[in-house]
Amino acid sequence: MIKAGDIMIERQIRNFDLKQIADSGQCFRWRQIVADAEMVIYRIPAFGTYIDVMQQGDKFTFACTEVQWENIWQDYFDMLTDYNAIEQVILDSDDVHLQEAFRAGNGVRILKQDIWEIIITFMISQNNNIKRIGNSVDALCRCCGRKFKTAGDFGLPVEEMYAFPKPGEVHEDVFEDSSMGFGYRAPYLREMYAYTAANPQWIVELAHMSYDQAYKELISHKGIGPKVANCICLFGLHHVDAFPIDTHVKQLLDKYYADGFDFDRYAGFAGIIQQYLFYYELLDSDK
DNA sequence: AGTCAGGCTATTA
DNA sequence: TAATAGCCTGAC
Repeated sequence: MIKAGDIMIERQIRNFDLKQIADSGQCFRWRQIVADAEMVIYRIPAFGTYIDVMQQGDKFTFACTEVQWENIWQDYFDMLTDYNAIEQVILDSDDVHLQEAFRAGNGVRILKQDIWEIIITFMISQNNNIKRIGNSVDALCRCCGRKFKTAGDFGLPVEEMYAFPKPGEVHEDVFEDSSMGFGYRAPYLREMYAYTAANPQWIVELAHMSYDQAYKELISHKGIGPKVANCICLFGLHHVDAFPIDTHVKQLLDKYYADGFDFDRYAGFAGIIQQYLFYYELLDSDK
């Protein structure tokens, strides 16, 4: 399947699983394009481009060059965070439910996604379901995103893809188009696109702020409340101490941590713990 | 058919 | 400050 001469990065990686990350609710554009008993390939759009990744157990093949790996993708997949150390904290704790969640979803990681895409995507996510969020994000990209073609990695057929639309790339009337499925969020999105097109530096400044500063800045914008701001901090700014509490996390905290959740024990990386719990809760609710 | 979704804004008291 | 009505709409 892999053609001789293709440029690939091969790695053996613990605590990393493509399907688990795809199902962990932090990314809405990953697509499984091949799957059989022993391997999967995901097509992953990000930063106006994409990467194809093949997984066989704990062996991964990334369809990119060494330079691309070091400059873009190893950071995107959060390879520089020590998940083995987090695993050790979980195993050493007396939190049986968390240990169960980790056993089921130890391959979940907090991606370092593009901040702009995360801001818009999680504004769309409020009071919304995962299916509808994906539909809206796809519609937005297809409508306004720059079109490009895949390179035929792994011998796969070439196809067209769409980048996530940057500020200035979306026309006003898109926010009047009900086929986008934005619903009542459309005015919030329009305002965010207009503001950022006029003030692009605010995103740069946001990226340099502390968690507390960034949180306060984010909730000052219409359409961003506490939960969405925490998601943006966690998934877009990699403030891994951010702990978004949505309806599912609220339910699981009530169910399994009625006496209170020990945030202090996980200070500095509570958001990663939240993600294990969230993933496991959604896995459970599917059955 | 009704409920709910990875909540937020605006309005009340 | 705290509580809550109302909101687009598709998926189940």
